[in-house]
Order: sequence, then structure tokens, then C-alpha cells
Amino acid sequence: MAVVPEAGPATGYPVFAVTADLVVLTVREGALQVLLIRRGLEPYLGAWALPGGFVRGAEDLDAAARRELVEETGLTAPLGHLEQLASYGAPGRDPRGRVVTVAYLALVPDLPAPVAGGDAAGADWVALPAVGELAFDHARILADGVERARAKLEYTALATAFCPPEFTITELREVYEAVWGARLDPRNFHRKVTGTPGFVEPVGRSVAAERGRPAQLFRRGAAQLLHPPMLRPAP
Amino acid sequence: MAVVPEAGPATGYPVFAVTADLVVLTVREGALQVLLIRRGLEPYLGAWALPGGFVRGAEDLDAAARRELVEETGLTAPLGHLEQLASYGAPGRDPRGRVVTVAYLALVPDLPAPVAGGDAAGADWVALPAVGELAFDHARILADGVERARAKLEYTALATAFCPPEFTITELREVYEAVWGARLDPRNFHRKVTGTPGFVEPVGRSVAAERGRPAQLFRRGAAQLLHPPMLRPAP
DNA sequence: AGTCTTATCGTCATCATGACGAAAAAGGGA
DNA sequence: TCCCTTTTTCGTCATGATGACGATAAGACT
Repeated sequence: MAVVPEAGPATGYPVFAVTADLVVLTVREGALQVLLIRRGLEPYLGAWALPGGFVRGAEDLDAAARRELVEETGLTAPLGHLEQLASYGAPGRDPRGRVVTVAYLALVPDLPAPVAGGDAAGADWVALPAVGELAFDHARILADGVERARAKLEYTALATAFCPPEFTITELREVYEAVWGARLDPRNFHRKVTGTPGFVEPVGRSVAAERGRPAQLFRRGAAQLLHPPMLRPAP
Repeated sequence: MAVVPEAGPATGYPVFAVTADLVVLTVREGALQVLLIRRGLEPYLGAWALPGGFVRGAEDLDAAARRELVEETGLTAPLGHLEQLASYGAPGRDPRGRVVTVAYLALVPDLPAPVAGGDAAGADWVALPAVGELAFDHARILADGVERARAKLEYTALATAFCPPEFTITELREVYEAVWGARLDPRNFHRKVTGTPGFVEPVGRSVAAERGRPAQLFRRGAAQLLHPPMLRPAP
């Protein structure tokens, strides 16, 4: 039942199928969550898996990832962040044959619940501690993506990719706390964020929360990298 | 002349060839240098290119990269460092057809001159500023690899991968200076390196250089990450 | 008005860093 | 042997960033 042949036509080059799989992370309800689909086809029928699909014939890898992201989340705006994570191609990772997957990491703001499309029988956000078994080697890919996200919050301004266009410092801090799984001092965090040039820029308006003093609104600044970085608290 | 067919046998999945290409960096003569081969086959016959080759049928991606590294440098020891860099699969990047390359970054100590093997008509170390045109999209891959190496020296202990098993603090500093293209204060560098737990461990012996006070010998420590990182001087 | 809650601003000790002085440990030459 | 040069290694000092935490500001609610 090999979908993918094991050798090319004339030469001895092995032949592969290439997929783009996505680790789509968001922060919902104070927790880091990942977008998973329930597989509607064999193999791993009915199992949870990362969204993704085959790269098309005239398509770049990044374009395939972006297309899958739009199909699964509807997110096409300048919001969010998409970067290549890593590639996985162990010989036995897909029972259909030799499949190399190029994994991408997407960080998106809190979006409406996804709709199942394509080969998926269902799609939903799942909080990280609640993620169980995944199809293929997707558990490993997910772990790599989460670790990449945790590390990148330290030395880049990517945390704003989890936020809507305008946000408060507290919302930004809750992103860090959810991704890192650690509590941060609100006063020191406020000083660090507002004191780093280009991290965030004040909008000028304030918004009242449910309780307490209204908070200023900010939007993302021009800075990509944080100098000096914001280091996670020691474990 | 398409070596790689454009569609799979029964389904509509496009079919790819997969290669593993290597960005092998070292520090020689005080400069960052990269291992390049001169192509002995079409396309790009006679052009400089990164070493690499097709991933075999029953081979993992990492295994293919390690095999190519051994074939090109003879380096198989626990020395050095090898990690996946990124994948490149733009539709037109290889005139033979649809080829996705998984690029790897290798950091190795100063090795004897490489011998040309496989499809290569020649192989040599080239200092970075002297690198001209490269085949395929290898210039882009090389640039990504160099930037990855520069960034990783900041927050990991990977600089020791460029050094022999025993080295002096000055040799380690020259690695940083070559990779970053910047001069570092020897006194502050010495304090930072010896003060970071697990970065380097004293061997106990000293070695006399050509001039000046003999320097203590160190070997790499157990630390993988530097806390806090060693930041490059501002440009 | 008083209270509660959260946002924001300050203070202070500590740590890491950049700039740089100075001592230690070798060899070479007068 | 005694400087002189060179390089390694140790100190000093001012500055900037950080962690811990006090204090004030600005709303809603009773």
C-alpha cells in the first residue's frame, strides 16, 4: 500500500513525498494551547494530529505552510507569526512510505474555534497538558515547537504575536506566564517591557478591565529582538 | 531532463527528491571559513557549492548529514557539532526537478585540508569574505548558517566545537572574534568565560605560546547554555 | 466616604558588564 | 644578571539591568 514509490524513474535516487505540518500555538483562557485535528483518513484514523498536508507541485515550502494555516484557521492577516521549525524524515515515520515533513511554527492570537476542513474529521484547541497521544511523530514535533516558542520569547518581541492588535501590559505578561508556565512580577515586567525601546508603543487610550485601575493600551513596536533579553526565571 | 518525476504513481501527490547539504564552518588562520566543493557534474558544473548529496532510501535525515560530513571531512569523532539548519524547497531551485534540501550546520575544529570525493572535482576551505557565487540557492543557505552560528555563540557553549579538545582562553576568544568579526577585551572575556559555571574546565597544565606568559589549558565543560548569555558588542 | 482591586511608579541592594590599571610569568637581548 | 617586551591573569570602579517589594493612582462597588 505504498503511496510513495521507493525509487525514482531512471536513476537510483529515492523519491519522497513532502508535507508541511503546523504547530499552531495560541494563548486561551490563560493557558498555552495547540491546534489539533482529528484524522479522517488512514493511517491513524481518528487520532489527534497536527494540521498539515502535502506540498503541491509548484509551491514553495513557506507557501504550503501559509496555505495550510489559512485553511485551518482562516488567519491571513498581518497578525500572528509563521516560521519554519524543522524537518523530520525518519524512514518509518509514515507507514504509507517515505514522507519528509517540513514543520512550521505559528503563533496566533486568540481566534474563534477552528472548523474542520480537508481530511480532518474535527479540529480544536487543546491545552498543552491535556495533549495525549498524537499520530506519526507529531508529539516530538509539538515538543520541539513549544520549546522553540519558549526560547524565542526570551530574546525576541514575538510575544506580541499572541496578542490582538491592541493589548495591555498585563495581557502581554499573561502570555509570558502561559508560555513559560511561571509567574512574573507585574511591576518588574511592566518596567522591562515599557523600558525596552521598540518593544511596545502606547496607543494613548486606556481600557477598563473588570476590576481595578484601567490599563493603558499598547501595540507592538518595531523591535524584533530584545536587547538585553528577557530571561525566564530560574527553575 | 527531469530526473525527478512531477507526480506520484497513482495519487496526485507531487514527488520530490531530498538532499542533505552541509554548511561546515571552522576557524582557520583567525578567520571563519566554510568547506566548499567544486561541482564535477551538471548542473552548475565547475561552480562552488556546499557539500551534500541525496538522502538514501532507508536513511534518516540526520544520518544522511552525518554520512556526508564524514565523507567530506573524515570527521567522525565526538569532536565538533552538527545540527539541522533549515529546509529549502522553492520550485525552481534545482533545474533537474523538484528537489528539497535539508541543510545542516556543522561546526568543526581546524582540520586537515579536505579531499574531494563523490561528485566533487575539488574541495577546499574558503574564508567567508572570499566566497563568491555559489550553485543553486547555496549562498542563501550559507548566509543562514553563518547567522545561526553567530547567534548561537551568544547563548550556548558551542564555541568550544571550533576548538581542539584542549585549548586556551585566548584561543577560545579568537574563535569568538573570528565568527563575530569583532575584537573582544581579553580581560573581560577571561572573566566571563571562567566565571560561567560549566563553560570550560581547567586541565591543570599550561602551554607556552610563542611569546608571553604561558596560558592555562581548558577543556569544554558540561554546560550547553550560557546564563546569562555572552552578547556581541553593539555595532 | 471607605474599600477593594489592579495598574503604575519608586526605591534599594545585588549582579553583570565595559573600561582599564596592574601584577604575574615566560623569553630575548644587552 | 637585569631590564624589556609580550601575553596571561587578577583587581578596581562606575554604570546599567534585575529581583524584591513599598507606595501611589485610578477606577468600580458598597
